Amino acid sequence: MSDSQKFPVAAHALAYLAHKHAFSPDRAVASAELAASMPTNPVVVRRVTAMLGKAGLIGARAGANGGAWLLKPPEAITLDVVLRAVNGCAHLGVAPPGVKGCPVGEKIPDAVRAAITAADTAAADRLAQISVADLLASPGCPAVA
Amino acid sequence: MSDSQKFPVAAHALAYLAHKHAFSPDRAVASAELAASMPTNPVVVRRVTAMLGKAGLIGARAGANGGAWLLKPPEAITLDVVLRAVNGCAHLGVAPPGVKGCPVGEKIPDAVRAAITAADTAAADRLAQISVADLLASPGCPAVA
DNA sequence: AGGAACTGAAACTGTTCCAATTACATAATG
DNA sequence: CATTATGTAATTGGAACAGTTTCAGTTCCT
Repeated sequence: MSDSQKFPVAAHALAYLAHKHAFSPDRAVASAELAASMPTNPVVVRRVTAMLGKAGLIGARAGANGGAWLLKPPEAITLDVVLRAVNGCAHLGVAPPGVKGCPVGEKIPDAVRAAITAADTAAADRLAQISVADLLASPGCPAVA
Repeated sequence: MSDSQKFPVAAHALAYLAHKHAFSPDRAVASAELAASMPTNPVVVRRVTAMLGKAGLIGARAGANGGAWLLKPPEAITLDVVLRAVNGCAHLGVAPPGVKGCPVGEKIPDAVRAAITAADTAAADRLAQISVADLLASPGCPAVA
């Protein structure tokens, strides 16, 4: 992990569903339509929506007139939850294990790891202040400015 | 970019130099010694130290008894500067370009990009509160806790 | 002067990760 | 029952990266 596009795709898909008012199965949006608005491949979208579904953010139904819809109001879906749903994180790399026996080589990696975790947490905290509804309210939205 | 180990390697190297009190050319530490404490390859270390050198954080001298040393006190080197020096960033992915002509497909990517940038900035701000000196002062250091 | 130690840079290799594609089983609609 | 769509698996091609090797240039020591 992780130069992945999962998070942007997930955020875009959720915002698109919100814009289409897909709040119930009868307003489901097919993965092909979501993919067309990125643009990307329908299978890529389904890989992401499957994860969002497991996280309880969206529902999906197979078959004719099927597709995905939101299970929560857009204001209630914050982007840190989306990031965790797709297993993403603000990856700055993984601290090397260090050398056993060397007091410096052992303790520094722990400190570096802690610093990376702190940065990761700060990014998640910032994303927690932004909801899917905010993404639609651009431009000039104070929450994403 | 960027599942890179550059940032952890850079942070480890700087902390190691600080621990060795390598503050002048006559106390230079060879890339082989730095690499041995990670552990990793000397060339990998040199690729990173070259970037740190261009950023003005360290000096390096070739030849016998050569190596790298710090140009600034450890307390004056914050980790956000280190991250920028190695061209790293808290990458959450790149927002897809969107589809022209579709008002939704065009505006959502901008909003997603803005959200990613906000998270990136928050991570950098957090790293700015941690110095190389803090990495050595572990454990229980409030700046990295 | 000559040898040893070291950086810096380039080229190459093997691995890993990812987007995209293809294919197929399953499920729901009409 | 045909159509539409999800979900999953396998495969392909490309990009990024760590590690290695090699070489030229630099500096120290004897």
